[in-house]
Amino acid sequence: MYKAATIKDIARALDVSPSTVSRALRDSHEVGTETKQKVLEYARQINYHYNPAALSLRSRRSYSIGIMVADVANSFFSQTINGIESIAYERGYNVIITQSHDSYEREVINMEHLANRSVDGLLISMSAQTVDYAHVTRLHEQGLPIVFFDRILSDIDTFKVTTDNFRSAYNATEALIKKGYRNIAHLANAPQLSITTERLNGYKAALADNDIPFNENLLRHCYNGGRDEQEVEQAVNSILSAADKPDALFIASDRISTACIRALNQIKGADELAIIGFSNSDVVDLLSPRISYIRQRAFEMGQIAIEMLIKLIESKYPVYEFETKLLEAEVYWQK
Amino acid sequence: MYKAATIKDIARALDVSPSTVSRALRDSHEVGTETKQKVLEYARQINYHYNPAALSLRSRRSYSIGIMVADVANSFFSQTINGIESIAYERGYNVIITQSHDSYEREVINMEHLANRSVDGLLISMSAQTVDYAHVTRLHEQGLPIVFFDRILSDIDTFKVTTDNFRSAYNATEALIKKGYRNIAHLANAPQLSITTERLNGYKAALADNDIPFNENLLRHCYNGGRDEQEVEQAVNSILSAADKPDALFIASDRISTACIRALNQIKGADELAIIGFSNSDVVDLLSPRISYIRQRAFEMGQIAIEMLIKLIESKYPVYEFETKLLEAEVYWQK
DNA sequence: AAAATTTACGCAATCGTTGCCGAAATGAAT
DNA sequence: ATTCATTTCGGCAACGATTGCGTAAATTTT
Repeated sequence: MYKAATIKDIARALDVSPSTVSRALRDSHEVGTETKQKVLEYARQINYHYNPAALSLRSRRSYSIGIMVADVANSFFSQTINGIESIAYERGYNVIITQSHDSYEREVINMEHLANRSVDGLLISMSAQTVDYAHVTRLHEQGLPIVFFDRILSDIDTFKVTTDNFRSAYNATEALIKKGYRNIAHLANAPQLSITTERLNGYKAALADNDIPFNENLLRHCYNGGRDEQEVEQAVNSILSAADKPDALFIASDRISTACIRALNQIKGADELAIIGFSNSDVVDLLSPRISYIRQRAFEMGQIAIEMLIKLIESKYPVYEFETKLLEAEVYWQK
Repeated sequence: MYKAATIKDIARALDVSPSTVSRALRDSHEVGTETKQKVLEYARQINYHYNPAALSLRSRRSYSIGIMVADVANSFFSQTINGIESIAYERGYNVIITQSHDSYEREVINMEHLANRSVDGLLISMSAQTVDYAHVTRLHEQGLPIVFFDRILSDIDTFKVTTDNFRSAYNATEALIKKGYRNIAHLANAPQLSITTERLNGYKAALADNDIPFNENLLRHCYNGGRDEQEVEQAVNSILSAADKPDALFIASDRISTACIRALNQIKGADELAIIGFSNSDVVDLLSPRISYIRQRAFEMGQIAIEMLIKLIESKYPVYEFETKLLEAEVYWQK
């Protein structure tokens, strides 16, 4: 079996002490220029790499961070992950990705797992099912650095980054109104998610500002975040067969959008329905029926989140001033 | 800052030696039943978890494995990852995911990174760009356990699992022939990939068995695996404007399929074209124009791959007998 | 009852790295 | 020439867990 070179190997070969080698490798001023050169040269030559386990044991740092998303298969999340990795690797951090699949149990288990694996910090987007935050609160109170992105938790005081969901929903709804639609239905996500409330409020505000009364019959929540296709199908059916049939539809998430489209394919006479939905899918423009979509700046959100987390982790003193950053989303109209 | 409980803490509290605690936790027969109970009870009580860094340093094992895929955003890969994780976590392994984005440079960098981070083994699906395998060979020769899945490397002797690409391509092509199509074009992936050759050969074999001569003009390679949409668009255009215009199209990958569909949306009069493509996308049935698709057993492939890897890692003696497992794919016809 | 064996535990070394303390050696200041 | 500061380096100990070896005491065997 292969055995990696260690500091001791270098020390022996160059007849200096391990301490000196260590210092030379970290470019300490406490070692002579000549010695430093010698060490660096030899280390390069034998392809030395530090042992992360030893470093981690010694420094009580793992140089790895944990990510908790609903699903890597979701385009929005895979794009955020790309953003996170782009920064993390260059800053020397390792990334461990876990998926909740929107299940509360898996979220709890995975977070425990990550914390026990001693990550230096956590990047979290909450699961759709979660209503009890105790597991997050506990880790937060133990001092584990946590940053929320996308689906945030307002109760916990830390850095957060998410889309300006209120404004995005407001803009999308208002644009529909300006185009002449009046009966605008809203397919919302699970009610406990921050993004759900924000988007719903934006929708309501746009209606109100344009003197359209909010109609409870035109609102449906998808409690499983679109995972349960039957649920979405039922919602779509019931909303379309309502007395005041909608002429437009505003959908709150990627997954619900596709589930909705699938449902609409079974229904005839829904062609004149204007649809706009949140989506970061890279094939959304190829779906039929065609829908307009709101695209979040997912990659950037990931980058901002990881930078916030690294700031927290590497801060010498406890941080008490936190920021919640909102990103603008872009709307793409079809047809 | 939070400080986790250690074996020493338990030893002190219970007035036994750390050795005894360690042995009790590992359920060694060398410690008395009573003591063992006491230790287990107390450990549970103070929520003891072993320190992975210490364990890793001591045992020269990291209990983490690295995954190398082109893209987590790709449905096929995200499904494989789900399969991998389902087994890995339950066997006590951590999973580190890296993406090559089909770039050779990133593949090399990421593999180095993983190896240096001292993973216990690697699960690899090759990047489309890679023609030089030296980086893989080197790690393999150093004794790092490696398992290939999907895009395998025949030159390296180890466990492999992939779809029966030859048979899948053969079946798809033959079905098209049976449906009456004669001019079947093939949009192939990057030529250096194992899956490309296998699928191409299956396509050719089906043609030959049905007395249809292979027509070079109906074959196009996408050297960037569909990443470069322009390249795919050009391929589609040139293939459709050929003298012997195809009546059917067999597409070799997910990404190329969607890029092709996007290209076809710009072209009129391609409606009568029968299309079948490899795809594990969960919205492929909603795309327009509608295509038939070959779905690989991605989740299962991930499970098999990780099990092979764990077998390699945990084997007490060097393994010299390797297996290459082929999975059947399923075809879904549209319309 | 003496000898042999088993049981149950402690000691100390080890994995690779680094912080801390101190010791030479050199140079500068008096 | 003596004192003092600085530079450059080595040695020790520790991070947390495991394990081979040693050894009392308890138990069994003869």
